[in-house]
Amino acid sequence: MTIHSSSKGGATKAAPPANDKRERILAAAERVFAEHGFSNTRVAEIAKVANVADGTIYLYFKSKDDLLISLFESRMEHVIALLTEALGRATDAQGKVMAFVRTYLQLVHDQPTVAEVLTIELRQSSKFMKEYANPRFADLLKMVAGAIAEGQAAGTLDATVPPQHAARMIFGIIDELAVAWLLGRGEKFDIVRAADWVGALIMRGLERRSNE
Amino acid sequence: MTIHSSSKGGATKAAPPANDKRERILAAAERVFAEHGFSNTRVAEIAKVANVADGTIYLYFKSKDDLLISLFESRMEHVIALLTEALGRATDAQGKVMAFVRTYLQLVHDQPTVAEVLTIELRQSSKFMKEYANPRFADLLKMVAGAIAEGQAAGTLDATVPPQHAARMIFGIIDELAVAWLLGRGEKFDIVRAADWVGALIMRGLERRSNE
Amino acid sequence: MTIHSSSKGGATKAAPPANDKRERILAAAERVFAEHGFSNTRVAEIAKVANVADGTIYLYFKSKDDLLISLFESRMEHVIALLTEALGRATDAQGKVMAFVRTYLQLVHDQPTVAEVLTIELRQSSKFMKEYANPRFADLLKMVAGAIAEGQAAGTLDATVPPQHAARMIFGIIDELAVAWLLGRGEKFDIVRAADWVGALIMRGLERRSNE
Amino acid sequence: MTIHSSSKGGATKAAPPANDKRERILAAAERVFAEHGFSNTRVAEIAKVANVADGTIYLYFKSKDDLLISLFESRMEHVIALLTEALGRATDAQGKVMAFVRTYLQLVHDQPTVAEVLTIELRQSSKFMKEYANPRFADLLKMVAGAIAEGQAAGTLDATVPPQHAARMIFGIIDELAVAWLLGRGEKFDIVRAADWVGALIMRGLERRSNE
DNA sequence: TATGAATGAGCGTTCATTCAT
DNA sequence: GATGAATGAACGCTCATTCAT
Repeated sequence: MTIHSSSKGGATKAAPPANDKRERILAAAERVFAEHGFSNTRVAEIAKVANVADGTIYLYFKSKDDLLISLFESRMEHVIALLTEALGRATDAQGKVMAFVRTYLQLVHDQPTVAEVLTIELRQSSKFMKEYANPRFADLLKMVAGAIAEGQAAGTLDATVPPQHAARMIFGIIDELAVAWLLGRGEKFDIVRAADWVGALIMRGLERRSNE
Repeated sequence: MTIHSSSKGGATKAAPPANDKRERILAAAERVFAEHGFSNTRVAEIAKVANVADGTIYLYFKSKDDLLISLFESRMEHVIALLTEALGRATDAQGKVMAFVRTYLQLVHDQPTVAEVLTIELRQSSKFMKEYANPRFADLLKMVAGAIAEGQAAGTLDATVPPQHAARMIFGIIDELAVAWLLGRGEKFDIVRAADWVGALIMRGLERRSNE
Repeated sequence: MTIHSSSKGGATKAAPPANDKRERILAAAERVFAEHGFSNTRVAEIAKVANVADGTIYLYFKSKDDLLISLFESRMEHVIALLTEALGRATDAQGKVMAFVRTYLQLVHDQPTVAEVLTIELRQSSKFMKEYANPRFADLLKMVAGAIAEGQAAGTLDATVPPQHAARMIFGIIDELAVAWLLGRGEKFDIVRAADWVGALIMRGLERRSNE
Repeated sequence: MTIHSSSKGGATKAAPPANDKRERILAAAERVFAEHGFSNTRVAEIAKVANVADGTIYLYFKSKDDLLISLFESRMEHVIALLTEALGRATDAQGKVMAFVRTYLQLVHDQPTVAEVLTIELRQSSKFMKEYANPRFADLLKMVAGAIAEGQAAGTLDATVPPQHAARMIFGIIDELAVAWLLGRGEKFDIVRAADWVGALIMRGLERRSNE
């Protein structure tokens, strides 16, 4: 399975659509932020990569910060859509949690630049992290927490850990795996298969069962 | 239990504190980085807080980046010492893993500025993240991985997940909890007690056992 | 008495107002320059106020500077016409000088935006002040200087001061009054009546006559 | 008579005093503003002329605007001191007014760059003109208005024109003469002798006395 | 003619780092 | 060692002007 960047579906092959420039700038920003990090990125370089004049960026975005936030919005929207869809296909709580894990890791694998921006570079704008990003990340967490709460209510999942904190911990796991994989440039391990490790850890735990 | 900042402990009095300035600068940097973040911190402000001239900082550190790295080294040394000691007191593998988790979270609780710098602000220096930090974090991971490997060898821990990856995942959990707690300014939950959640999750798993 | 903006009076009707746009742009420029000053005015804002596209302005004017100069020309033409007419109605030299003063101050009163542009904002374009404006202002001065020279020749005016310098000084007086009145938003004094002060000052002088 | 720039009187010939740089920057700003006007002057050029790094300017002045205002303050202080002294030496109201006129015009003659900045370039910063300059210019006007009021009270000066407006008109005269002289690069007439014209105009008036 | 999206040169300001004292 | 005034490269953003449609 592979997750495609898609978007803009079957556009009429004709003229470059209205938001051609805007999307080109976002794509350039994604690439350059991923490579150099937010604060080491010059607006001028994004413009160059997007094949656009410096000033043009300011026709579509209010500031460099706004560009970062817009990029986040744009990519996150896609991520959330994918995850929502994946959870929707699962039938029980456990399946939903694992669907989240698998889809997320698959996405990191398929779109490493997006992942790099979302998991690493965005954190370089503290303003962003502290004032803006949380609500969006919160949405992700709620998806997982919701599934866990469901499972706990249905009695299929252990209720020791409050759902939202369990979700947070699970997110910590996959985020850490993503960072490790990205910083290791994908050479250290197979992040898609890592989903199985996550499954083993969070579902059955590390402790050995005598009767297993 | 509380972890003390200690260090400097029973220094032989008199001793001309040659490193007085150096430590003052590190302490100032810790405080200011934690408050404003790395890239929003001006070297001049660190100097002011340290009660030292701007230029003096460059007598002890090669650059702003070097100051960050030195701060990391200094604080990490302490963290590693504490963790090593804690693991030493544990008798079995499971105990060691939990000792790591508990001690780490306790440390976040007791020294939030240190934790903030180590878990959040350091990541704003991509140079740091990508080129430097890993080896040190790797030491932390090895401590946990070692304990897990031990347990797996002894047959007390499940061997599904390779030790180093299990360690990484566990670190992800506590790191995420730390970030959440720090960004929530400690008001959202009790991070010391969160160790129990971690224990429940990683030892027994989320899945409910019929015979439990 | 009131001076009307008029101009362009009974244009042959029908005539496709080719210069509709041009005049709209000039009017917009007058208004915006008067409000924000020349260098704080964006061409884009003039376009907006004129209800015209940015680029359209460049179909009628070579540059922002040219727009300013054209505005000056256009308004000055009107001012000169009014003053010429007023001087024409006067019979003697003294009457002409006073007609100039009264008409000028009345004009400031009736068309403050025009006055603001002519007396204040134009001075923000040094290129304008130094390279262009003089010839036009010179025309104004010549009107007054001519009347004074006449009076001196006729023996009704004192010949101590060379006509062109006397004219300059008189212009300085009314210009200063105009500036003061405009910056004070017309609330400080009655600029129309100020003509009497000017009359008193330049005709009889400050010094008290024993037999007056 | 000549007015000297003086200041800093008999400084010990030793080391360049503390405010060496600040004064050098002000002098450079005076020169460059006079030559190109405020908004056409680049901060970098002032720095170059002052033989100072760009950033140094910001050690002494908060912004380019602040530099302009500081320059105004600095030069105006001197101007006011000179005028105050001159008025002090006069014995009667008429003498004071004429002392003001003569000293002011002499100053324009002796320090044309200062005059150019004060009378022409400062007006290019509308913020300056509208929000700041008035109070200072008001001080100048008050000096003259005070003298006139005195004379009116003593019965030696005609009381037709309210003192503050008479002062304004007189200021308009000398300001206009200054501008004309400066823009004409001093080649058109002798501005020092122009004081006599002013005297003739404002004291005795233009009108011819039969018994003169 | 008219449009307005696009351009890109230009500039004020910041701040890590240096160095004369 | 210690100082802090001085440096100057670097960069985000603006806005007059152009030009494809």
